[in-house]
Amino acid sequence: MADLEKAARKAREFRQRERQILDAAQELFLEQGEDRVTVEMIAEHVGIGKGTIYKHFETKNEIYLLLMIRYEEDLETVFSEIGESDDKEKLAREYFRFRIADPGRYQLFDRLENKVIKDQAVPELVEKLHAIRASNFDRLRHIIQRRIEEGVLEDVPPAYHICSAWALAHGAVGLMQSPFYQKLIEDKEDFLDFLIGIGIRMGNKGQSGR
Amino acid sequence: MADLEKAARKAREFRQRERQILDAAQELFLEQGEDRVTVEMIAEHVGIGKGTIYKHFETKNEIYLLLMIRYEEDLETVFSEIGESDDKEKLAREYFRFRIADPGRYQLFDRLENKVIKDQAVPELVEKLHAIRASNFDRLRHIIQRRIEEGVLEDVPPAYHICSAWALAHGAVGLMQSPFYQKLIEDKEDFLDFLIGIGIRMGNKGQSGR
Amino acid sequence: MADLEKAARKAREFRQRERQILDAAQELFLEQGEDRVTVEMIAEHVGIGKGTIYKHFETKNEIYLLLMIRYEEDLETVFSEIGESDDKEKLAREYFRFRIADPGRYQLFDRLENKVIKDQAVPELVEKLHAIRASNFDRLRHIIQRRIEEGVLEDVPPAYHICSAWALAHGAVGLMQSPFYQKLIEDKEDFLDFLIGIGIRMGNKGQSGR
Amino acid sequence: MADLEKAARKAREFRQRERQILDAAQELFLEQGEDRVTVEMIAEHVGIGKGTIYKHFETKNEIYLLLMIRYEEDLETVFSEIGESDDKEKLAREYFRFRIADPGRYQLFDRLENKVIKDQAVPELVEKLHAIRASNFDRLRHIIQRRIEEGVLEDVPPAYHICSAWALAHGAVGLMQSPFYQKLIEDKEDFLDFLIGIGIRMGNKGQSGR
DNA sequence: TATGAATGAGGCTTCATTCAT
DNA sequence: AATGAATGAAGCCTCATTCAT
Repeated sequence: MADLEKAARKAREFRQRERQILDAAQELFLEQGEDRVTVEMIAEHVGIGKGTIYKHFETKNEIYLLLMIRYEEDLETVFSEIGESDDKEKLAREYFRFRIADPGRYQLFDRLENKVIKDQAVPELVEKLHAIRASNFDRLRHIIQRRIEEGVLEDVPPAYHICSAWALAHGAVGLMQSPFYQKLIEDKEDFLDFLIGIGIRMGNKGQSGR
Repeated sequence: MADLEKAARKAREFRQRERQILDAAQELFLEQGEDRVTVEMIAEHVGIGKGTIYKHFETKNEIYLLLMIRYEEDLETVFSEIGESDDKEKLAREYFRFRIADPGRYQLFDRLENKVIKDQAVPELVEKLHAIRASNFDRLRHIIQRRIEEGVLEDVPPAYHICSAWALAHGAVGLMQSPFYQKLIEDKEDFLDFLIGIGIRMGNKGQSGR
Repeated sequence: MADLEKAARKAREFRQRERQILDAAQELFLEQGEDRVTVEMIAEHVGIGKGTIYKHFETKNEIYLLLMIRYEEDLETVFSEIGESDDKEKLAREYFRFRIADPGRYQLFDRLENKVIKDQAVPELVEKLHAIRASNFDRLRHIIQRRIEEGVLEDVPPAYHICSAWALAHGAVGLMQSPFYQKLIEDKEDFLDFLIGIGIRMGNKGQSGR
Repeated sequence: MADLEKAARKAREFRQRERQILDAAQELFLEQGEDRVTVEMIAEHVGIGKGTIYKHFETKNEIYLLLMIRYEEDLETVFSEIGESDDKEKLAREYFRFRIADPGRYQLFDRLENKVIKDQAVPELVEKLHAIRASNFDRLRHIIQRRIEEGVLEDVPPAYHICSAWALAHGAVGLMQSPFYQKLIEDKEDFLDFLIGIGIRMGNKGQSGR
């Protein structure tokens, strides 16, 4: 029936507009910082009215969270593409690549998470975000666990390996975004290779003197 | 003459009041986040009028910057206490300790720096901050350079070593502050040992396969 | 012909939908207050689209007025059921009963009338409302007039008797709705008896010292 | 000392400005209805900036409540001026006079109370309002109790007498404010006499057939 | 006729900064 | 120098109403 078709199209368009809004929001947040971007600016950037945004999202905080969840889901995709069969080195490499690929985006979401948690805003979505992250984490833990059993990695709780990698990636991003530290490094690619090298080896057996 | 004395006392009191304001501001920023702290709250916390704050500082941004500079100077003290004679291990250890000691403070200033740079606020003070940091950096570079020449550290640009350490410390702080990752680690002290171990060894010669 | 039938059915359904909307609106207004109830909420409660409501009513104010008219017509029914033959006591009793039976509803419409008059909204309907009320009033006046001539009621303009009763009923409703005054009365039924007693006697001959 | 004087003057001016704001607010609320009056309009009417209002009151709701409390305190004054020595007739008369004197004001606060209670706004002030009212009520109860003991008033709980008077006054105000009912009464003063007459006698012994 | 996405005026509130005393 | 009342720009959000399908 034509009605069904029409309804389906409407629903599709609705979801597409949602994406448009989120895209515009992310773009502006990255460009100008979330505090300088008003809901009205997002609307203008999409070419819609301010009120329309509130048909899709309850609050500005919800927009923050939906963007954060999108990012976390992108990371999920990265992990699922690697699969359990792959070696730890590739995993680490891909992980760093993903984090560092768009450091502004990474830092935006890091900032937003702190803000959103401080505001205790939209707790359901925060929970959802953490659920995705927990699932990602679990997948990683299994892989790490296996490498430990194979004697490749040092035998500490798997979380240690994961958290170290997280920390190094987090730090690398901070570096990429810091105008001060950027000036100090001439060949960015070379340095990142150096850093990723550390990241890949850092928990390997035999590296530690413990 | 009594007048001179009086003037000196006044000047001293003025500087002391300045410190009081900065202390109060930092305390409140740490507690509640800089966005939730108004200039009025700072004044109340010191027990002075709001207008008085503007006798000492031109804008709220200036307060941010002065606090950041204080932090950077504290780090300077750490480095100068170690001195050039000391070994790299102690240096790395102290550096990590300083950064991780008060992760909230570290992150506050990291956040403020991004904000202040985005606002292009008080450029003279931003410059001063970066000057101190550059001097700290230089001191480090000399130490690192010597270790490279001694064959202890891998022969890459010294900035690589410094930036890696910065990144790991930065990441460690992010970890400490993230409620999500905190839940994953049971023995925090043990993990930090593990991480600092990585930090100390990370650029040592023979570790890399390059 | 089938077409005629169909048209008739359609018309019937249309009128029924109108009633559904009004019922839903009244229910929600009573529950939550008219300011907290949006047109969208009414539509949802009926299970139709928001736009459909605007096929039936031009504005939210029109809904207000139609509900008010319905209430006034209900009162008309009460009066017409009593008829002119009945005694004044029963009339007063029934009148009070009607007003007090659903104090929330009474107050809702009282509030709405003030609002709608202040807005000078839908003047035709306001006029209609007042026409019904005038007709009710007229009927009452005849009854009262007769009682005055019979020497039962004090010989003042009939409007005095009617307005006094209106005032007491209005006040009784205010009392019923006031959380403060409600706490002061333990046996609500007993008090209402007391009050209705006053209402019934209040204009009787021989009560006044005038 | 001049400083003390100055401080006292400042404080006085501050309180005066507070009164100015409340006066302006009440005037506008009465003229246009509280919903059509914005905080900005109040500020303009006083000749100050919008923000200044928020130096004196936390929210618009607080303004509502402060006005209500003022009204309740005015009533308190009426009662305290009558004193316990006076007869019930004068008390009732003064009470009605106060209520009816400015029916718009009375109704405004009646409306505001419902609104404020529905919003559960500024509960401390609601409590304060109710405390004043309770104290007023208590004073009345003592007077009424004595009249009952003297055999002047019918022996029902004192609250019955008070609430009846409240209801009649409330109703009288409703009448005064209703354009519909106003048209029905030619000689307003005469009618009010009639109504007050009812109010004064209404609980007297021997009036009831109970 | 029914729909619901889109609109945008308008309200409340916050707070860094100014300035007269 | 110290004060704190005053300011007003700016932001978030609501919702009655419109209109294209």
